[in-house]
Parts: sequence; C-alpha cells; structure tokens
Amino acid sequence: MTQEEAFKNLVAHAKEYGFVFPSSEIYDGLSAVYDYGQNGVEMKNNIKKYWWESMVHLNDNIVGIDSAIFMHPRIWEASGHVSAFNDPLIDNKDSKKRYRADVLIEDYLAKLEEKNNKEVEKGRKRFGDAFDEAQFRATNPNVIRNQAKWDEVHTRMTEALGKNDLAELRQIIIDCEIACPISGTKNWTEVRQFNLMFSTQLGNVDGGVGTIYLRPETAQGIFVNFLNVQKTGRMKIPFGIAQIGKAFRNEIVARQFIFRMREFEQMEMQFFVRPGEEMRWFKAWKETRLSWHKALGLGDQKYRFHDHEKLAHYANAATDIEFEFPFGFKELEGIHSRTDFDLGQHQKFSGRKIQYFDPETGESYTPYVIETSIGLDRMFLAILSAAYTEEKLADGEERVVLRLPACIAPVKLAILPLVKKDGLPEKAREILDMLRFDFNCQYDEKDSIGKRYRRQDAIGTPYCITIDHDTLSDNCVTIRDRDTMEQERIPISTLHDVVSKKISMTSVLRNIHKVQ
RNA sequence: GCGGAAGUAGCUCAGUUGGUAGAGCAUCAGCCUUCCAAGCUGAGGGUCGCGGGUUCGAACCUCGUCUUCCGCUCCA
Repeated sequence: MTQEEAFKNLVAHAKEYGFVFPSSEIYDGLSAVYDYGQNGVEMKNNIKKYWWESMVHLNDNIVGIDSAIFMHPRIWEASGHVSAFNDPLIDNKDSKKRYRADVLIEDYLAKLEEKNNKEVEKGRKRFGDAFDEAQFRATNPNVIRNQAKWDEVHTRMTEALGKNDLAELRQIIIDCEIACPISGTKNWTEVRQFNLMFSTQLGNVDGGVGTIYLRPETAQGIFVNFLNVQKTGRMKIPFGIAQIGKAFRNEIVARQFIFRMREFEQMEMQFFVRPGEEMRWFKAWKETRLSWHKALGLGDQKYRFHDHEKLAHYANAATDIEFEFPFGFKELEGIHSRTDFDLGQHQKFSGRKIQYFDPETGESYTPYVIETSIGLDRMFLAILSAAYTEEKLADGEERVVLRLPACIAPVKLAILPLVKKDGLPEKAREILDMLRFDFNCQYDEKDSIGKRYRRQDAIGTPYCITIDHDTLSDNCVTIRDRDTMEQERIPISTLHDVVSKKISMTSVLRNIHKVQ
C-alpha cells in the first residue's frame, strides 16, 4: 500500500468512526474546514489536557489565560501582520507563476530608471568633463519621455495602492505591457487582494470604520496581557503565559486534511526572560518540548528538529519540531526566540510602558520572549496517524486498531455483557454506573463479543471489560487489552484502581516532570 | 490560484449503444447465546454532488458550479 492510500484510509477511518467530519457536508462542504465528531472532541480535549497540565499545572512559573479572538485592530499593525500579509497578487496564466502586482510594476519602473541611467552614461561619455547631468536629464527627449512615463505610472500605482484599487493595478500592468519574466506573455489573471487575516466589522473601533480581524495567532493576546498577568499574578522573570485557542489564517491553499486549515487551534506558551539569556532558554525549551512529545510513546524516530535559516521579522532564532506524518516530515510545533520585538512594538503603539523591574539586578527592561507554539489539530493528526494500524492477526483475520496512548483515547473503557440476558446486562450497568464518574465508558451489548472488541479497537479504546456468567457468582470480570488482545480476570472491587493506573495521564507526565 | 483526475446508500463499489437505481458490508428490530468481525428473518436508507442545456426520455451526452485527491504555487 502506498503512503497516499494509507493516508486516504486514515481520513476515511476518521470520518467513519466519528473523529473528523468535513464541515457543512450536507451543503456540499466548505473547503478545508472540518468538524470534530463525538470521538474527535474527546480526543482533542485529552490532548489539551495533556498540554495544559504539563505547561501550566506542573510549572510554578507558568500561568494560563484565555484571551478574546477579537482584538484591537492596532495590535495587528504593531505585530507586523497588517503590512506583512496584505499583498495584491496576480497570476500569469501561461507560466502559472504568481507575482505581487505592485512588485511587477516596481520592476517596470526600475527598468525605466535603468534606461535613463544608460542614456545618462552615454551622454557622460559624449560630453566628458563638460557633462551636466541635470541639464541632460531636462533636455534629452528619451530621458524626458521615460521620466514622464515613470512619474505617471508611479503616481497611478501609489494612488491605486492607497485606494486598494485592484482593477487599476491590473490596468497599469496591461497599459505598460508588462510581460511575465518566465513565459514572456501578457496573459494575466485579475489582481486579488490576498490578506492573510480575515476581517469583519465591529461597531466603531478607535473612531474608525470598525474593521477588525480574527486573530491570526493567539500569541498577541498573551503579549497585550503581559502587564496584567505579571502584576496580578506577582510573576517574576523568568515566567510564562500559556493559552489554548482558535486562530484564523486565510491561507492560499489549505489542504492535507486537518494539517492546514483556515480555522485552527493553537496551544501557545510565551516565556519571558532576561535579555541576553534567551538562547539558554531557547535551547532548554527545545529539549523540554521534544520530551513532552516523545513521552506519548508514538516512536522517538518520528520526531526531528528543523532549524530555520530564514527568520521571521521578529525572531533571532527559530526551530520546528517536525513529525513524520503520512505525507512526510512536517512542522508540528514551532519554538521561536522572539526577542523583545512584540512587547517593544506594543509599547510603541500603545504608548504604555511595558517594562519589568528586575528586583535581582535592580534594572528595568523589556523582557525577551521564547515562544512554544503547537498546532492542536496537527497534534491530533500526528497521534491519529501514528496510532492507525491495519494488522493481520495470527488466524489470518485483519483488524484495524488505533493504538492511541491510553490517556489520549476518547473512550477509556468498554463495558460488555457477554450475552444480553441472564442478568448480565444488569450487572454490567451496575459496573458502568460505578466507573463512569471517573472514566469515559461505553456500554455495548449488540452483536457477538468479538465484533464488539473490533468496534472498540477501531476507536482506540484501550480496555474492554467483559461480564460473563461467572461474574454473578465470583464478582470478577475479564479485562482485555487492546494492543495485546490478552485477557486477565480481576475482581470488580479492584477494577477502579486497576483501570485508573492503566490509563493514567499522571504517569506520562511524571516522566517529563521528574521533580514532582 | 493554475493544471489533471474523481464525485452513485454511512463505507467500498457495479450500473451495457441514453430507456423504471443495484450488490456487499454497515445501521435498526427480532431470533440465536457464543471471549476476538462477517449465523437466521425482516426493515429503513439514494432527486446518482448541485444547477442549466440537448433529448420523447439523462446516473450516462454537454456547459457551469461546489467538494475531494494529485502535481505546481503559497505558507510571518
């Protein structure tokens, strides 16, 4: 089976067993938007819990927040998102290449300038020392014509960009007969504004028209609350602020199932440190985050670091933790050293002093930031794809099993009466009522026991409990292990403790946080 | 976004030159009572992705559109 087929099977399985559904399916769907189903939401909540416990509850100096998706529009000016992601784009239909319309026009203007410079050079050679460049430029007909054209186009472009007039930008390209550098043709598409951020309207913000954006990252909600949290939480540097929440990016191409979506969920922690100490913390967090991933037991060889060579405008170091998805190694988590860029920008744009007084050094400074940012949906896909197994059993039968980490599995326990008579269902329900307060349980009495085991395998339920005729007399049940398919007979009285131990998230967390 | 391919029941797919929409699995009800799926009986479930056009008649031909997959492109 090819990787491609395996991935298709995984996607089909995710839908068939209630993990992930295409959004708005009965209306033909909505491109690259997905809903989490009855099992998906349980699993996603468990992943969040695993992260939150590890980040917030097991670190003295990290606290959480939950900031709003709507934020003041100037935040995105300060962060650089408005200027960095607002480009008019145009495609050449023959070469299939995409360009920024304003860059194409600027290149054209540069060519005009170059032409004139060549004329000037010719003139200089001709007239020698007597050459007066200003005079030459003012009188040479070629130069005058080019300069006039330059002025005209430049003015049109500046106006068009100012008014966001996309049709005019295209018209300039047509009028100037600008050709694609690759295909050499002038077969252009319309100009489209491509803004990474989704905008909407909110009353009247800042005396303006009230255009606000859906946040393209959750990080800014942390930065703008830096002072609030630091002061009310009496936080001392180094300390971190963590947040889980939705973010939105209008990606040109959103694909690969839930790997790249336009609406997605991030789990981010911004760690504030003394300037100059950021590299030490950057390295420390790289290691901490990698062990957090590995502790789930999906296979250490599935992870690797990928250091960035080209850095974003705010970073002085950056790395990705990549995971081997069915379609190759791809970014799962980003760890960035964001310097004091964000806090500094917000200080500048808000006019508020965003400084930390360090009692140890007696100095005030803008803290540096180490960011750890993980895509929750990607984490979900990573776990699901690593867990999905099609295996052949000894008797030649096939089974599909999700070998999910027990603490992540949506259903922890299936409670199954061997037959649905002779008082077994009643006994099973009694056990269900005892355990359901602590574990997400599923009760099933339909079909043969083997069939029910397979159903639970397909959604990754780590343990099944079977109530048989002997149970009524000896008060014991069999507990069946999803991965080994082995069974063990244990007293009902010990059930709670045994299950609790087997599915515990605590034991996984203890491996990472050895001190506790 | 461009190019290619695809879309028929929850899933996997048949469906002849255009002539009343099918199977297996799954689901539900009943029977059977079994510790690793596929025993028996019955039932429900489809405007053939959606919308035009051609035709006496369209799942099939045609145009458009939406969605998905693949390749390119994009991805602070």
